[in-house]
Amino acid sequence: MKATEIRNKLINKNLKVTPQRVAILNAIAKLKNHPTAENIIDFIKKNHPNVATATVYKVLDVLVANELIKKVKTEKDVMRYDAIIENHHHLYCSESDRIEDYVDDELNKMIEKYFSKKKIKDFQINDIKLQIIGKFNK
Amino acid sequence: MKATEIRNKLINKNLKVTPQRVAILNAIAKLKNHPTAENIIDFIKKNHPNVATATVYKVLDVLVANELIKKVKTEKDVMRYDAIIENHHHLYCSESDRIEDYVDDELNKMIEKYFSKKKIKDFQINDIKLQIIGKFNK
DNA sequence: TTATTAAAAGAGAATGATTATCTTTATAAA
DNA sequence: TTTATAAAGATAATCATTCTCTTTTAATAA
Repeated sequence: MKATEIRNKLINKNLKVTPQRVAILNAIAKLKNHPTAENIIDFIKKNHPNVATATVYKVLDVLVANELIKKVKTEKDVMRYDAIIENHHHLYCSESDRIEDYVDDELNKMIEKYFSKKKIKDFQINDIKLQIIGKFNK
Repeated sequence: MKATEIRNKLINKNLKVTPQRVAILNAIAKLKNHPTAENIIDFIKKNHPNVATATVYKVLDVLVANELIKKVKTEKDVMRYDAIIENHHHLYCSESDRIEDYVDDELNKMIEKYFSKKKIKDFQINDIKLQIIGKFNK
């Protein structure tokens, strides 16, 4: 992801462009497998040794609040972050910590169609995410 | 849930039947809305004031490991527990902490059928859970 | 370009959920 | 009833995350 692209993302959300925010957005884009805050902190500190841990958490919160990244729910007790904002699902490995994105428009359409007919009592749906649990072959 | 029913669940898993385990399984069954460990601890301590906090965590781990209950993660960073083990999905409220189970066999069949035809590359599916995010009307 | 100001970052302590450790107790089987 | 072993109790430790307070910086306008 280009620096200007990242800058524009921040500007579009009326967020101040700071080196820390740019570095963190960059880190999340580079780090695969939905990094934890710790992964991001480690990565950042390689090139920016004097970035405070609390800053990373604060920036992550801001980015989530502004929908530039997402928090991912897992069974484990640490939060993980996802660079991709477009609608997608997750593949979870039951044997490792690996998480991958899964994009499937046909599936989305099928589910959307299903719930356009079948309403859930007393509940309005905004979004549906699939947690697909299984095993990677490689 | 009857005491003998709970006892049998434990015995079937080759787990020792202890008053603490019975009480905790009972608590999770009684407490609605997917209690946190703290909710369970509070509930337990009303009737069993001398149960240690660590014991509750240990028992919860054992129950999860033996698939008598499930761990659920939310946007917040505390784990929550679910008494129901049969296949179901979750309704998350985007405005509150409310979580409800959603059981829908027709949906399960549709998804199963879909993925029996459409394979995910390099991935074997074991289970699929839907996170249905939205708002409760009441 | 510089001054201004609100927002952001830095630093490190505090918090709080969860885990670990070690001792005591209780369950299940002989 | 005894015994072996797993579980519970008690409390300290851990560690991810948040808080507080101070300093710095980005964005705006003179």
